[in-house]
Amino acid sequence: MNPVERENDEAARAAGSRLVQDFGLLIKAATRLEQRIDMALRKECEVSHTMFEVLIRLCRRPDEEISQRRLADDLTLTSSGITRLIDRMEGAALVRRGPAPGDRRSVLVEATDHGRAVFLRAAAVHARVVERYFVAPVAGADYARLTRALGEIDKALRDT
Amino acid sequence: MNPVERENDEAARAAGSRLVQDFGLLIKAATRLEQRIDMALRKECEVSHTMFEVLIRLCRRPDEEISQRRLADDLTLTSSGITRLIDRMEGAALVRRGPAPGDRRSVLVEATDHGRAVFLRAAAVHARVVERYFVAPVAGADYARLTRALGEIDKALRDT
DNA sequence: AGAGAATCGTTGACTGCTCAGCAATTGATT
DNA sequence: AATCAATTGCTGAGCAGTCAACGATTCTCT
Repeated sequence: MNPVERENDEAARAAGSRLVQDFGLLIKAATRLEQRIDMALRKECEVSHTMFEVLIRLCRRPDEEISQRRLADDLTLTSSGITRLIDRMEGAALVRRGPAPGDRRSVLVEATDHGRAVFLRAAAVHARVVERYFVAPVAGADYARLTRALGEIDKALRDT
Repeated sequence: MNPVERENDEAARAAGSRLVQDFGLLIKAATRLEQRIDMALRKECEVSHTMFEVLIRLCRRPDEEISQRRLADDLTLTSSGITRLIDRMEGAALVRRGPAPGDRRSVLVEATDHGRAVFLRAAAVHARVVERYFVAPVAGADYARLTRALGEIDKALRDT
């Protein structure tokens, strides 16, 4: 076997490895799942999945003050990404910007009444899709382990 | 409680629900993981994660004929997305386009020697990151269950 | 108190994708 | 065999994000 044949062989082995397959599965499943949710939300509620994630945080505790910085960190977006996202959401009257008492650099974001109403409808759609493609396919006993494993992964990623 | 207060309350409950949290975790973990891999690959090998996914498929069985269509389906991209991705990869000499014997609409893609060499280096980086943030955080017994669960989710998504 | 470093949000230029529409080729129906 | 439908890849326009640079504000240190 000449050098390039050996390299091809090595490459084929690497490409077929267990780890590569498994990891690909995680990414693919998550991507497809998100596309599914996104399509459903856009079609039925005229919000993107990203906007929905913002609304979750704004509706969870209506009294809590949430800055753009906080949202950016939560959604793993850059600050400029958040600026533009909130621009669009403000344009759609889902959300309102306001000054942060005690720090004039910061901008606070809160849901409008309309935003909360949309969120409520969107949450129903979300629940339906998640139930069908995330909860149902996983056997009951495995569900708890799955979320625990994901929590561990997330923790490892945050810690470093 | 007036109607808008009740709505706020309902929204808060929906936003804090178990399902919403769990699902958010899946998406977030997958997103962060992919960003991690992508950064490492770009920095150390000058390929994006998406390009790496293409190379996996081209190197797995070097004799197998792989069309752009096939790649698009595999990576859940549109045909135009693949066109542009392969454009860039061809520009970087990672990949070569060729005619498909037996169907003149179709375009076959194959890895160049350089593409395979890059893939080999990239696979090492990939393995390192995956090991650290995907395998290690999940207790041994749970790993098998995790990938099985992901397989089920992926299956449910493909079937409909 | 004042200077320098750090943080927050915004903007311009870019990237990597999607969507809609296209031409070329192939498949199906009659 | 002729037509109509479906598939394949490509292109222009648009969208949602990034990165780099900036001004405004706040924090830190002496």
